[in-house]
Amino acid sequence: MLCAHYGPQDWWPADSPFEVVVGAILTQNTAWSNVVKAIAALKKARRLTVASMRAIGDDELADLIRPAGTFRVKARRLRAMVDWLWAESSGDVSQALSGDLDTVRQRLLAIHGVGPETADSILLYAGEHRSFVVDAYTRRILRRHRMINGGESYDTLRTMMMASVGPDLEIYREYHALLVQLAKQHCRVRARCTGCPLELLPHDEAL
DNA sequence: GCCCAGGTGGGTA
DNA sequence: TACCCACATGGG
Repeated sequence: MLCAHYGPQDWWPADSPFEVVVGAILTQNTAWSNVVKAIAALKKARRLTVASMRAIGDDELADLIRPAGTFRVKARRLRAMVDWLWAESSGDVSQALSGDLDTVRQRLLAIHGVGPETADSILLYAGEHRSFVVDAYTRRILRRHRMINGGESYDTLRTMMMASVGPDLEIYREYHALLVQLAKQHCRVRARCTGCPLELLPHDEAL
C-alpha cells in the first residue's frame, strides 16, 4: 500500500482545468494565499473562462489579479496563455493539452510567461500527463538531505525524480502531500519507489 | 520595518 | 553560457 493513499488531495485545489492554468501563472514567486484572493476576484467578475478573460483589457485584468502581486507582468502572461488556448482549441483546455507529453510540453514552454515549473504544473494538474513538478519545496528538501548540491538544472532534477519514482500520475500529484505524510508517520514508499529519494528521507526532517 | 513566497524573462558581460 | 535584476502584494 502506498503512503500516497493517505495524502491530502488538495495540493492544487481548483474547480476546472482552466483554473489550474490560471493558478499556475498567478503563483509564480507568490504565496498561494494571495493567489486564492486573485482567483476569487476573477470568479466574482465572471472572468475565469478563456473566452471571458480574453474579452477584457490588460488594465482590467491586472486590476482583478492585483492581490497576487506582479500583476502587470501576470496580466500579460495570462493574455498570452488565453490567446494560445483560443488559437489551439477555441478555449478547450483539455483538448489543447492532449497529445504526446514532450510535444505538448514544448508548445507550452514556447508561450510567453510559461517556464518549466509552470508547464509541468499545467501538464500534471490540468492535463493527464505524468510530468513531475520540481518546485521550491522539492529543491529545498533534496538539498537539505544533501541529495543534490543545489546547482542542478530544473531538467536534471525532473529527470532524476521521474527516473527514481517511476511514471505514476497519482504519486506525482500527491508528492508534496506525501512528504508531509512521510514526516508525520515515518512511513516509506516501497511498492514502486524502492531506492527513490522518498525512500531515503529521514523521517523527522522531511520538511 | 524587513523578508519571503508553489518563477520567468530580459539585459549585460 | 552565466549571472543579475525587475516584477509587487500580503503575511509572519
